[in-house]
Amino acid sequence: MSSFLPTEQRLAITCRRYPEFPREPAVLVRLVKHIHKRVHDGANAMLKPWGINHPEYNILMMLYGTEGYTLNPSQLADAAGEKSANITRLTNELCDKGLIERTASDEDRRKVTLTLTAEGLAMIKGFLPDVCTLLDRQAGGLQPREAAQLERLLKKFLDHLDQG
Amino acid sequence: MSSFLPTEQRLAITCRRYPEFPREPAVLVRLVKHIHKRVHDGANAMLKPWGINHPEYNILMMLYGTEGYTLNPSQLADAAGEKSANITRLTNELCDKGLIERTASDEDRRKVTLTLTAEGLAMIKGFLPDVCTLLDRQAGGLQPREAAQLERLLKKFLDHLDQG
DNA sequence: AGTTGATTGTACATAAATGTACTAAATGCA
DNA sequence: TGCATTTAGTACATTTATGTACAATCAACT
Repeated sequence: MSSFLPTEQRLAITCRRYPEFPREPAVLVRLVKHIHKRVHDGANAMLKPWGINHPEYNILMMLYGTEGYTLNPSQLADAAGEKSANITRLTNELCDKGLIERTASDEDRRKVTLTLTAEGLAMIKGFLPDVCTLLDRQAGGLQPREAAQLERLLKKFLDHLDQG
Repeated sequence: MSSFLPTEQRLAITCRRYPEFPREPAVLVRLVKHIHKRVHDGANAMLKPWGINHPEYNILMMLYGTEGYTLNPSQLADAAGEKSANITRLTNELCDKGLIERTASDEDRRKVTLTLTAEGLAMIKGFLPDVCTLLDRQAGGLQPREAAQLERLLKKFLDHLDQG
């Protein structure tokens, strides 16, 4: 039995009570919400032994995925989908843990450079096997063709959200 | 230009540095995250004039989508995807605003019944047109066939997350 | 009846996220 | 140059979410 059934039944009642209610968009939005929650919780549980949480993991991985392991706070905010005020707090914590380093930029003295430290890189290499296992398991229900199709449709969805 | 491109480039670099990294699952997870964020923010902006936020909206709509406009806190937590401690706080606020009502259950005196009030129902009827417009706009980039396919794939994704 | 174990909901402390206001520095232009 | 405007980043207050511990109730069994 799917965990989504109750939600779907409630949507059916909603549509009966308010016939203009657009069922399909509502279903998609709620599915995204449910999936996001499970993925987020699963990631947090997996990362707990490493002493970091999902947002912190995202920041580390954004730096790992960048040439030179370096980004500004504003780039990070954009990349990790966090508000800039949030980045300050998160990067402070990561600095305290010695995983990233904060230095002033030379070219533009308003800017700050955040760089992965050797310890940060070591931690990433430590948890990456677990991350790979988790990701493979999370998306394991989909055939390669289905996954590719899902990627295409989600991108189309997102593109339209960006415009509108 | 898609807002997802930088993320995709970072994933490419990550895969180069750590070849076992499962690109496709990671792309899917990050797409879900991005979409969720935009949907959530959009909903909050739309609801602001009504004096409620997205989680509160979800709770109201769960009740609206139930026969008798009534649920227990635990059912609500499950339905709205919130932790039960969170439900207490949210429903307290909604009670204070007079949108829902909290009464003790007769059959099981541990339980509490949360019911939509007339004012709550009136507010829902007030914002539903805006909600419909927003939902239609958010999912407007997809053809009906694409939306149905996306629904199918997301459900498969979620089902597998529930099992594993 | 009495005891045990599970469930329901809440209070309280803690953590995480956001909004707002502000400083410092860069940019554009008269 | 001098001044307004824009941008980057952070500090602080507020809002929102989570974890933990607890009291009340129920259900099952002796």
